[in-house]
Amino acid sequence: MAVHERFAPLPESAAARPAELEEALVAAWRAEGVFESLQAARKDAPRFVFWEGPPTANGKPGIHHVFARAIKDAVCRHRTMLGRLVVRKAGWDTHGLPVELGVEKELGISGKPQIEAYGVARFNARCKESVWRYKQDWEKLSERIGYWLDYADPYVTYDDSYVESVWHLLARFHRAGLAYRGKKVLPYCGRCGTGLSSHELGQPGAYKEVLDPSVHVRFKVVGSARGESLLAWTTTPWTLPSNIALAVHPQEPYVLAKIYLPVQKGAEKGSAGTELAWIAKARAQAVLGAHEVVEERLGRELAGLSYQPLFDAEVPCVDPGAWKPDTSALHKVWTAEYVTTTDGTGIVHQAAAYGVDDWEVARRNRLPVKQAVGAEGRLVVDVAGVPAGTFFKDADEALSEDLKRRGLLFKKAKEPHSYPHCWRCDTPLFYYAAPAWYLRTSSMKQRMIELNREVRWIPPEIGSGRFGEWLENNIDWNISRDRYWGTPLPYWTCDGCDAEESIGGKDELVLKCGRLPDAFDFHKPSIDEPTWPCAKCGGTMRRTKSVLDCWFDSGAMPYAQWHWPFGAGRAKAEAQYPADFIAEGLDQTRGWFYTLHAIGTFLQSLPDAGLPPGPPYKACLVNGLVLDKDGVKMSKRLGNIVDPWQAVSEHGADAVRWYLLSSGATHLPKRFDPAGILEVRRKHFGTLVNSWKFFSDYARLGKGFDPARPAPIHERPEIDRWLASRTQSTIAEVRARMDDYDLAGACRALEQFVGDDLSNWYIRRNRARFWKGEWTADRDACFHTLHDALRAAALLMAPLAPFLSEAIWLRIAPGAGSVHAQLLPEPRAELLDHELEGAMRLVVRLVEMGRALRERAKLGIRQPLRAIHVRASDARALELLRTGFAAEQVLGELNIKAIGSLAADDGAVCSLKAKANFRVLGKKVGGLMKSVAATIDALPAEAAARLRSGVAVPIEVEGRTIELAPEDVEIRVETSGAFDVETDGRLVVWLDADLDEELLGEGLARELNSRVNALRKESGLGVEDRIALHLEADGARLAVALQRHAALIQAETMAASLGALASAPAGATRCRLDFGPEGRVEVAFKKLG
RNA sequence: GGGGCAGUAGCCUAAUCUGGUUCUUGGCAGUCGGCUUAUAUCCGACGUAUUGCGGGUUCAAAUCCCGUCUGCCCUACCA
Repeated sequence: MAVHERFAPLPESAAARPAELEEALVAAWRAEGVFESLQAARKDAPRFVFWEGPPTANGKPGIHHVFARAIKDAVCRHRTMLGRLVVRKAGWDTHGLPVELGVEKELGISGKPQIEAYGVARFNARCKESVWRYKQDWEKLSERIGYWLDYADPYVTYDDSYVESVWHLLARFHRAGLAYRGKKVLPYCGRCGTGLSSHELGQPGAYKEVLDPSVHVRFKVVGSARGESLLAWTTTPWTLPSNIALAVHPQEPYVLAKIYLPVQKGAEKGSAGTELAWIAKARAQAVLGAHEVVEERLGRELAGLSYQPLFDAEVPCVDPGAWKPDTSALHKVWTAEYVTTTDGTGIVHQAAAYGVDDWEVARRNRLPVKQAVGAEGRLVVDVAGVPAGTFFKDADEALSEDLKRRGLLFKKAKEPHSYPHCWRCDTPLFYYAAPAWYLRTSSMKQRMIELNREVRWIPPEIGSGRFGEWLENNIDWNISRDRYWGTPLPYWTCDGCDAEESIGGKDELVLKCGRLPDAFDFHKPSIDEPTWPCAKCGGTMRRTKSVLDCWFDSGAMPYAQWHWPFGAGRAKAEAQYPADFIAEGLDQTRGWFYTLHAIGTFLQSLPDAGLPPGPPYKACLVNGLVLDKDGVKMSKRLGNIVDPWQAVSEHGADAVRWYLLSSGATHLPKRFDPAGILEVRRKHFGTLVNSWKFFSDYARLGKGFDPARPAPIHERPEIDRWLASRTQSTIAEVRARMDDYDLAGACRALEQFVGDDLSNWYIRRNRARFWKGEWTADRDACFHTLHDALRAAALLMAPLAPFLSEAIWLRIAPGAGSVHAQLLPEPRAELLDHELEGAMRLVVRLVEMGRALRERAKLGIRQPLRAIHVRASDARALELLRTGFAAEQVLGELNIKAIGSLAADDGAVCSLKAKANFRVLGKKVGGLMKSVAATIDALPAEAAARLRSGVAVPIEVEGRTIELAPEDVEIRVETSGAFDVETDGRLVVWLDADLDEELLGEGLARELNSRVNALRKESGLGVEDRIALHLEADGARLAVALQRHAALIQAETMAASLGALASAPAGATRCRLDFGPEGRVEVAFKKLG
């Protein structure tokens, strides 16, 4: 890596325009092949296996991709810095409907007929090409945000080798008996001749308000002496010829009511006689009006009743595939939980071919499936005088007429409701059972659930909740899509006898059909050409027309990315299996996370697959969606999309990454607020940049400093040993959090270390040591201490903020290579000092209280005070505060001359008060809690003191004596108000606020220093510039102060000389400072040299 | 329709699993003050919350239970 002068300053723009520094690093990393050589160096190291989920490159990357990539990058970099080889192979998801739709739009065509007319070969060629439209965007953005990925050798799901591996997997499923042909009920467009995905159904305008028939129909019960019928309701009369059953709710009450049969127009109601009909009790009033109930039964008691079909047409049955139909189950009443009584009659007509719920009822009860309307949306047989070929919507009227003539139509009306239409051609859709291939994943359900228990989910509730429940309700996986651009299913079927064969690779295909043409391609249409004679019947084996669900493609990546199990791919895949870690968005739970899990679980069961036991991935970190700053989902329509490029170029990738990783819980929806990034930049990165500036400025001046020769730790002052200890604790904490995938926790620990400890305490308190006087051991010590802290910060931050950490690292260890190639330091136990850290926490508390006291007393920090008094209720705290270190820190920070007194709290200054500890006492006294608490509240201070010293105290409550143990109460300290006291409950602090002339004078001198220094700065003087200072006081006390503290003033203002105003040279900066009631000081100074 | 997650000040957020008294934590933005020639931060003081709403369990509910409303996510789409 680029070699800088040791301790070189960061570029001026590092804080204001971080993008400049980052872009330079991106270029340097690329030019020097840092990632590649790091990977080469780790070649033989133990692996940490990471799998990259493939994005589709036919859309631009968004800010949520930056989020997921920041997570993945941070974890991978961390593991690399632990010495592991982390293979980071890029991948592209290239198949699927969204790609096809994009191309259709581009070509200005729509629907399958038009694609066929355009030519499938040309169409697929366009698809293949279109996938790479945004490849550059992805690669550039990834590089820019520091997401290291091997883009030179990505896996691409349309590659022949990838497809061949997928074929192998699909053939294994088939040969294991886990792939079968069935039907799937899906929304279908008769005109386009294709099923629509739910995604297409979600297109705007798909659902339209239409007026549909609403008919009540009577189904006559077979073998009823009383002439009963079942009253059913439907809005799709065209499905009635395909009726196979009626469904009732098992727990719902139904009534047998007397109804008047329909009459011809003009005839008197009831003249056609009456009949008995079943209807849900809850619907009887609404449907029948006034009626007479003959009998009442629960739904499940109706189950099994047989009825006469409405039409006698010979309606063809289709093979459902998923079950063997039982014809004796036909035309009976079955129960189904989904039946409601909010509308209709509570008796639902079942046409399995045209409804998903109906299909489910048929599957459970092994019903045959009748299908009177075919794929084109037209009747396939003559029904009741309606000729075959009639469009389904047009059959409604004619069929209703027929039923009316035969007296089976009880009621007819038109009802408005929303109905789906094809978003391309506006044709009303119908639900249709289309042929499909399934994987019998439900047979592996138990195994999948067991393996899922071994997955470390972050957060855990995704694994047990969303994902676990999805597995519990697992249904077979429909893997076929009636489209063009996808992995072709490697399943051939015989057009004569229905035999099936699966093909697990190119060689197998060649064996079957002889030589393949030179220009052969593993996609449609050329893949549909090879055929061969059926071994059983001599018919022709042809490939199933469909292509594969592209989710299978992505779930196959652990194997297919290496061309497993062919050739060298076998070993490569085994070396990268299982994954130690994957991470994607929550929306992948039922997508990639599931498909990986399902395919992996299946392969486990194959003895010859050679894969180790256990789940395919061991840890899965899930991130939530990224919303806009108001919590609204980002969408083009609302125009609230955050452009990742804009955010990154404005704030820098480090700040964007840090913001995304550190704010809120990873898995919850995240609001993306630019103000938050700005805060991260200012507080964290700004502070770090400034800390480096401070260190580098002085380290380059301090010629005596050599980081290779550290000052022995025990010879350094306590404040240094404290920061050294904090450095080590931070190393330990950040490592532990990163190991545990708690990226936000690691960020927090680093923010605290850099912002609070390193910068705002250590540097601030020790500034003078860095520049004052000769090169001494003490001066050497502070450089080493700060150097080591900054070095650790750079290393620890590297996985999270790869740029700034690199920039600092290259200046702290020139020639050592990239920070990302380093090993993370181990915490050094010999530098840890818990006592010192504890003492410092107490110091901080005391200082805070001291400042509060000063505030109230209106005593600015520049006014020295005589003494501070401390009482501590905890012996351990007292001991820590007695160290010279603690005293020195408190006094220095608060500008106080001495510790006036430091003693155990005797309750004399503040009164002790006991408060009930509800958590403990509640269990003991239960219902008496309220009175017990009141009694404790009223306890005298003397009793509280006894309790605090560990003695039990009996109390009387409602006639009962209760022995109060020390752990039953909390002792608090309350201020009495005699003089101003501050307490946090454990420490009591007050100030000696008496000021004498001496203190007042010093205060004035310090005030003057501050004002003069402000003037120096205003007039553009540098820190090291020396001045000639001339002063004249107007005010007695001021005059004395100037005289007495002349040396201090000279030292603090870098004044080489101090003289009277009268002797000020020409051209000196002059100013009159107002000290209120104390008077004024005339100042003149001039830069020397 | 089914399943899940969430609702705490003007805004964000902790505490919710495992109930406790912590007059609800921290931050942002606001006002006032302090420290500091590292100008990036930092420190102190000052509001505003019947913890979405309504019930219940309990000595005790932000927390557990029931209902309800709102938002989001996933999934399905109804005779």
